[in-house]
Amino acid sequence: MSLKHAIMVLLETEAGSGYDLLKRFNQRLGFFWQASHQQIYQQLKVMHQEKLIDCTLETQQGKPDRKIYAMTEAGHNELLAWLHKACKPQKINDSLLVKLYGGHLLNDAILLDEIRQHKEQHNKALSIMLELEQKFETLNNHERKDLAFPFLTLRRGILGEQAWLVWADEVEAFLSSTDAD
Amino acid sequence: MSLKHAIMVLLETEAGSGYDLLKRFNQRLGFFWQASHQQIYQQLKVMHQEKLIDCTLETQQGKPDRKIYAMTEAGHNELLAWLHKACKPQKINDSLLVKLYGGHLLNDAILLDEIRQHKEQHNKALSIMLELEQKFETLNNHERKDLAFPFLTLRRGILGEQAWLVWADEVEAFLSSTDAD
DNA sequence: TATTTTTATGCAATTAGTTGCATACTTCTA
DNA sequence: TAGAAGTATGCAACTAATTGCATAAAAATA
Repeated sequence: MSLKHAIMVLLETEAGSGYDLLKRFNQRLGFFWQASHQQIYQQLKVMHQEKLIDCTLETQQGKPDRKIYAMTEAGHNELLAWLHKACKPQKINDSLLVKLYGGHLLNDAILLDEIRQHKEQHNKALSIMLELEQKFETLNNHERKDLAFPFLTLRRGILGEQAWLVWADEVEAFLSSTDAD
Repeated sequence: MSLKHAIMVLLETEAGSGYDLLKRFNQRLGFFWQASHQQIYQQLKVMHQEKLIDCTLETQQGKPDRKIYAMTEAGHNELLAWLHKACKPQKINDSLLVKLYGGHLLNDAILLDEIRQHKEQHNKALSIMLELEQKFETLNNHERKDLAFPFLTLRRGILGEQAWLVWADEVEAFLSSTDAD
C-alpha cells in the first residue's frame, strides 16, 4: 500500500500530527493522491503499531492533546525499501468513461451537462496548479533545486489536466453536433 | 460502486458468462477500467442476489457448466438511474508520483530506470490504442455512428497516454541533466 | 507425448477505503 | 452574541479490492 509511504515521505522532512499531515497531504500531494482524514488517522495508528513511526503527546492548554508523529529508523528503512522497489502501473477506473461508453443509453443533453460540470472542476484544479507553477518560476536557483521533484509532480498534474480538457472539448463538440439522440 | 455498472453496460448489449465479461471488460473498458476475474465473479454473484441480473446454467459436454448472466428489468432501471446521477470526480492515487515527490531520497539512476520501464508500458498501451483508432477510421459511416461513444473513450485513452509520455520526457530530461545526486 | 496456455469457476482471508457518526474547543463573521 | 467555519481526533460498520489458493478440462505447442 502506498498511502503509508506517501505519509512517510511527508514525515521524512518534518514530524507532525494527523491533522498536520492531512493538510500537507492536500496541499502537496493533493493533485495526485487523495485521502480522507479517517484514512490518515487510521493509517497513522497502524504505522505506529508497526513501529514505523514514533508518537509523542503534546499537551495543550484548553485544546485537546495533539499526537505528534515522527519517523523511526525502521520507518526510514521501510520507506527506502519501498522507494527502491518498482511500483505497479496505476489503475484508472474512471466512472465518467464507463458512463460515456454507455452514452447511447442516455440523452446527449444530460451527458453534455455532466461533462461541463466536470470541466469546471478540472479547470479550477488546473488554474490552481498554474498559479503554483508561476510561483515556482519566480524562485531563485537554490529554491528551485530544492523543489525540483515536487515541481515535476506538479507538471504531471498540469499536463494531465490540460489533456483532459482537450479531450473534453472533443466530447463536447461531438455531443453538440448531433441533434438526434 | 461503478464496477457493477460497468458490467451492466456490457451486459446491456449482450448476455454472457463471467469469463465472457472478463474478456469483454479487458478488450473494451480495459484502458480506463481494470478489474480482476475475482472481482467480476464476486460482483456477478452479488448482482444476481440483488436481482439485477438473471442467471441460466448452460450445461456443456465435458466442460464445466457456464453461468450465463443477462440483465433484468430491475437491472436495466438501476443502470439508467446510475447513468442519470452525476458521478464524482475520479481519484488518481498514483504511487509513481509519490515516489517522484520523494525523489531526493533516491538515486537519480534508479528513478530514471523506473520511469523508463513505465514509459515502455505506456508506449505499448498507446500503440494498441492507436491501432484501434486507425481501424475505426476505416469503418463506414453507419458503423462509426454505432461506435461513437466507445470511440470517445478510446480518444481519452490516447490523449491521456500521450500527455503521460510528454511528461515522462520532461522527467527523463531532468534526471539525465543532473549528474550530481 | 509432455508441457504450457487458455477456458472456466470459485472460496477464504486480508487489506484498503468509505460513510456516518461523535466529541470539543477556537476563531471568525454576521 | 449567536452561529458558522476551522482545528483536532477517533470509533464502528460497511463496501470494495487484493492475494492466495483450488479445481478441472480443452487446445495448442514443443
